[in-house]
Amino acid sequence: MVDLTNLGAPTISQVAKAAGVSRATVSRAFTRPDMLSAETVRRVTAIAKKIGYVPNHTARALSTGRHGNVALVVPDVANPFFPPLIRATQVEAEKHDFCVFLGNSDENPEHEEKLVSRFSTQVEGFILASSRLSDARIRFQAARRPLVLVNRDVKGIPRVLMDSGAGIAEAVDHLARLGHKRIAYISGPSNSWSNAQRRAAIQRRAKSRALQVLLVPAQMASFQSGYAAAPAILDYGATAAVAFDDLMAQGALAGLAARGVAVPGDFSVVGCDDVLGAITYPPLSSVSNACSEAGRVAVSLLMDILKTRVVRDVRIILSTSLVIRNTTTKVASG
Amino acid sequence: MVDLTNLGAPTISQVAKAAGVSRATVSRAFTRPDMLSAETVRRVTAIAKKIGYVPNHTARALSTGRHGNVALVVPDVANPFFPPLIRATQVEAEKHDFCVFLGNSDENPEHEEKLVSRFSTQVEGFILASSRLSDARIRFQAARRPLVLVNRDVKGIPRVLMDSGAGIAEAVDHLARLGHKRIAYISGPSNSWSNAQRRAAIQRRAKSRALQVLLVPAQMASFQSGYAAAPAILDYGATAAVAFDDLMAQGALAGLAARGVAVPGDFSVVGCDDVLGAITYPPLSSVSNACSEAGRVAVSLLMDILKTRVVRDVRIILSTSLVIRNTTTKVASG
DNA sequence: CTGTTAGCGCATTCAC
DNA sequence: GTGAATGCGCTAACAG
Repeated sequence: MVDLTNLGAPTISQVAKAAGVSRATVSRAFTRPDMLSAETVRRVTAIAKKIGYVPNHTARALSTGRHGNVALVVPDVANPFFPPLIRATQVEAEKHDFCVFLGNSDENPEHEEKLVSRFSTQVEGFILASSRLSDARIRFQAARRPLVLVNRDVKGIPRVLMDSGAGIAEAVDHLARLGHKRIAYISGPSNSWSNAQRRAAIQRRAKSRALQVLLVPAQMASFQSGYAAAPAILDYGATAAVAFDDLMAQGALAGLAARGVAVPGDFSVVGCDDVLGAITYPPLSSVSNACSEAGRVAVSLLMDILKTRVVRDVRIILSTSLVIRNTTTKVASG
Repeated sequence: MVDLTNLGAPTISQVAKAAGVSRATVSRAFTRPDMLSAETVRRVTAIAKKIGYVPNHTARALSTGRHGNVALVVPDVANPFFPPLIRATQVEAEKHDFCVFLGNSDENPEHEEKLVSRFSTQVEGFILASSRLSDARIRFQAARRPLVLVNRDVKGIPRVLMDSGAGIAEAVDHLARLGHKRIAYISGPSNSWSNAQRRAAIQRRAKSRALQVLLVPAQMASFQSGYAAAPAILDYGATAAVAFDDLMAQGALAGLAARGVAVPGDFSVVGCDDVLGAITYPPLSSVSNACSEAGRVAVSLLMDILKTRVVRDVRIILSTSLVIRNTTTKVASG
């Protein structure tokens, strides 16, 4: 049973007194050491350290308007797609000496906007990953605070997009070469930009390679949805499937196995995002994305806006490619 | 190309002027409406809404010392163990109208402490999950700010522990019943509390059931480490293995398969944490944990400290149990 | 180079 | 019930 009454951290004034200088000097020792004599800086910081003084971020923020925080909002932390992005954002932000608030919108637009409002007074900018907000709401928020989008394409708002197109096309080519004639696309969330893009890419390429493609709809990007897609795919007579993401691909793998279909023996599966590929057996062929890079780029875009105070209509495309592992082989003869 | 010069949000003064009241009244309308006449509150809030006024979190924090933020630090966001914990923390914090900072320590004690210092001036409390800090450093930090531990047992610091013991014992019993005589434990990080606890539980139970157990060391809890453990396990002549976590179990699965050992045909595998079990094929038997609950409990513990200003030596144990799926069967006869 | 003076936006004593 | 004053801890002109 410990008393917590004395939680007051040492302030700038205490350091100033102990060092026999003014508070401004202490402040400068931490923010503009170049304005002080080396000796003064040394002495002040030494005393600060001894006392255990740490600049108070809140006070600094109130005074400068800069909090040194950014907010990252994702639809679902638990979706394996996001952790690498979260981590990269975190690491990159730290390089710029920024902290990151994390928000989980639960795929819910209202909730997402509530989070944004809640964060807005304590961050200098936002990164919205796979935002579920409407274009209008995104524009509205972007007018209030610097805002960068990941995997969401709104004109005028800085955005970094992972172009699955290239990787998807590769995947279709790969399947065509292996002799597959009928393939399926296991869709992701209908309001997802990535899904629209992937679906379009697969249809386009399938057409040019004269492949038949079945579109299997799904509500959510979950293992369950992938599992549930198996029957429709088999009924259609497809011999290969591309899933919206690795999670669904895993689900499909399980759904197929449950119906006695061997992968890659009888059927080929390709995932997307390449977040699970290396940790499953058999290792999943997948269209790699650039999640970490997206996080890094998004942060630097944001930092750039913060620095220049100007937001440009940038649209950065990160390319993808197919990673061939063991879930894709030649179509079973017969 | 948009100019961002006018980012200044409306302040309490503007509302006061527009409403023809003092700033104190506006402040009260938001924090202590009971002190004002209903009519005044109505009028002030109406005007505030019209102007688009939102109380400035930073200024409020500086004035009151309460920021309404908590920090959550985990060793590795990408480890599937943590996302459910992160999400639960987030959700629970939100219920109390708190925002959460997320920190990723990269399993590095120095980095972890750096994060803590960096956050310390803008949060009211910390939740450290699977902290890599020394007991001494944890105590030091806990003396400065309210601090709750998850899966780390330091006397005097409020902590919530997932007792894998019960589930591990179940797993050993289960394997013993299936006829296994020699089993292996694929260790996790040596400085992990959970690992120590799991290893101890398995040794204890194995002894009482007269099973031989091989301890396979590992540096990190990764797929690779699990994969690399396979040869040693096979050489030892074990017919089953329990892994420190699901990720390593997956790795072991792959490592075994690569050497032509079928699971569950020739060998049984049990994971821990049950985060991957339902999304793999074959579905992994695993010792379930209570990550989400841990997150919830940790937050409420923290809120309790914040409210009462008193920290008690609480030690909450969350139990676990074995979830039997398809990677465990009778020992191959012969 | 360093000290002095003024706020940043808000909550909170006191008075009235 | 409401207003006037004060300070949270710090940075940013402005002097010297």
